[in-house]
Amino acid sequence: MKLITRNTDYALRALCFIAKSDGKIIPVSGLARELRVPQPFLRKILQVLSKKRILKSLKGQGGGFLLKRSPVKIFLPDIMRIFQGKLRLNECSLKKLLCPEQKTCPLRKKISGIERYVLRELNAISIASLIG
Amino acid sequence: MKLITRNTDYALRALCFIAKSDGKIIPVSGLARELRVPQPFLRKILQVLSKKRILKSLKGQGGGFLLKRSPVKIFLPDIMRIFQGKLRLNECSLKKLLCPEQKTCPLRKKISGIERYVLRELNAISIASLIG
DNA sequence: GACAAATGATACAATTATGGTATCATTTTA
DNA sequence: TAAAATGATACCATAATTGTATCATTTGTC
Ligand code: FES
Ligand code: FES
Repeated sequence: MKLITRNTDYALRALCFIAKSDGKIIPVSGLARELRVPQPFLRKILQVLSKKRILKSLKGQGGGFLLKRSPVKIFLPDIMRIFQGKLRLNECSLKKLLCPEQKTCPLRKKISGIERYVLRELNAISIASLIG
Repeated sequence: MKLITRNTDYALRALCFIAKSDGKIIPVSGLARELRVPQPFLRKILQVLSKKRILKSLKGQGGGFLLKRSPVKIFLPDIMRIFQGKLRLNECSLKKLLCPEQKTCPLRKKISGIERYVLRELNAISIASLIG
């Protein structure tokens, strides 16, 4: 029942660190040392963030990553969606059989209330708010 | 990011069905047909519920399962814990390294607020409330 | 220009969690 | 005694997660 998987977590920490570095170009090597996280894995994560336009990357010697968006505009669900797919707490496990009870199912109703709350809260968490 | 896994879901539906059957002894065979769920898997699930004192079982011909506790006293987290372990949304993925930031980590703080809310809501959901 | 240090792209591997089967033993009733 | 049920347990399959490995490309520096 993890809300946040490891790769999202690494990504968040990396983003926080980069955000705190005030525009300096951060190479994976340094970041991995800093966060004590396996470097090749972290590298893959940063490459994804780069492709998703969260980070900007600079190749070549002296290169690395920096933020492409202001930390006030990067929200937790943005990152979670990248690494964990759609943010749904509430799918019927019979969906393949087209569960006819989906609309009326009392369990779904209750959980979807929870889901709305969780998403609202997550949406309020930005990278900026984490380093504030 | 599933809140409820398949086995929990099956278990809940089984419990609801049994609860609605008003004391009748329900064999797995019938239940599996009714819920359209693989019978051996459902059987394993019911056996666990039985061992955990949620269901009572009767062996032999004409046997099956019935509730051991009133449906007003069976809550969603009871079942979730059985099949999904501890209900924590909020573990640091560095726990093995004894992340020194656990206490002060702003992400943990924010998520633990969400966690408390979710648990409170889940605790309000009983089998009775699902069949009401 | 050669070299070193970085990312891009991508394929592969390991581990864990989840979902599910199979089987044999035991109990109970008809 | 046979049939219908659960108890216990071992096993298997699939998918998701967490990584590793490698080669190609870019870029700054000597
Ligand atoms: S059982 Fe399908 S939505 Fe509740
Ligand atoms: S990084 Fe370990 S608790 Fe936040």
